[in-house]
Amino acid sequence: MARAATTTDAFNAVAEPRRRQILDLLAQGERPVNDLVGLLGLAQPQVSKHLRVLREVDLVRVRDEGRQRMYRLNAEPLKPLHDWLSRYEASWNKRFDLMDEVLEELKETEKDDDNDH
Amino acid sequence: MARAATTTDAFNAVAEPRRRQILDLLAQGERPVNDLVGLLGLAQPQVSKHLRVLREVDLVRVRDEGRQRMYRLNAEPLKPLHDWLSRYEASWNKRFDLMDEVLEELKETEKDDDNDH
DNA sequence: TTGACGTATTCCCTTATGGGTATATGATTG
DNA sequence: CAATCATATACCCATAAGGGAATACGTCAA
Repeated sequence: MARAATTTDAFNAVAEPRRRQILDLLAQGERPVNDLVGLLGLAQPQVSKHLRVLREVDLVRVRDEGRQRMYRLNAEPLKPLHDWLSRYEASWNKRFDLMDEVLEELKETEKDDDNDH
Repeated sequence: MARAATTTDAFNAVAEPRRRQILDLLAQGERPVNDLVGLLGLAQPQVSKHLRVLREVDLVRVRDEGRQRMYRLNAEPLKPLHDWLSRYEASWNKRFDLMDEVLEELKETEKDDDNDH
């Protein structure tokens, strides 16, 4: 098997920095494709392709407005990611880190004088 | 160019479900590779390969213990992801009321120095 | 209608994935 | 030393990525 498709889920879709940029821009409000093209400094086809991926995982929604297509953010699919990450939040808190170090030291000490079995 | 390497950053590393599982397991404590092999139901080489990726983005640390290698979690590289996602938290909490005002302001500011139309 | 504009799709190309399988490396025991 | 356990690496393969460039499609203006 190859790597999972970028359209598999929000995790994969958002792994691409350009797509994160797009979401960041759309967080400020609806925008047509050409706006994004200008702001991202990318060629139009690549932007459209990124938008397609985001659409497929429902991170953006489209609305036709004349010959333009207005894209807007739909952040809901990001919630699962946030939830998953929140479970690790304690790990990077200082109190936890302190404890971690203590445990590490204990382990090291143990290794030194516990060479019997 | 092809897709960014899985070892580029935590975003890419964590896009793979198996690697998320591994982190979840290691969150409960240090474990040798064979433990993970059993728990994941994966072949040993694939587990080692996933662990290599996680090591390269510093999401896990290793410690030699006899002929075993004890892997442990280092969640810190996940913090940036969590931070990025937190900016969107309001979106799925339906708490647009407060945020809307900020967004409107941003839009106005942008209109001034942006050369659209 | 024609033509310009805004956007999407297609094709080419290089690169790397992740699983499977075989084998190499390292440490421990006898 | 050899044999064995624990883990890492090397290969092969099918798949798809993301950028570049060309082109197709849909809408609006004249």
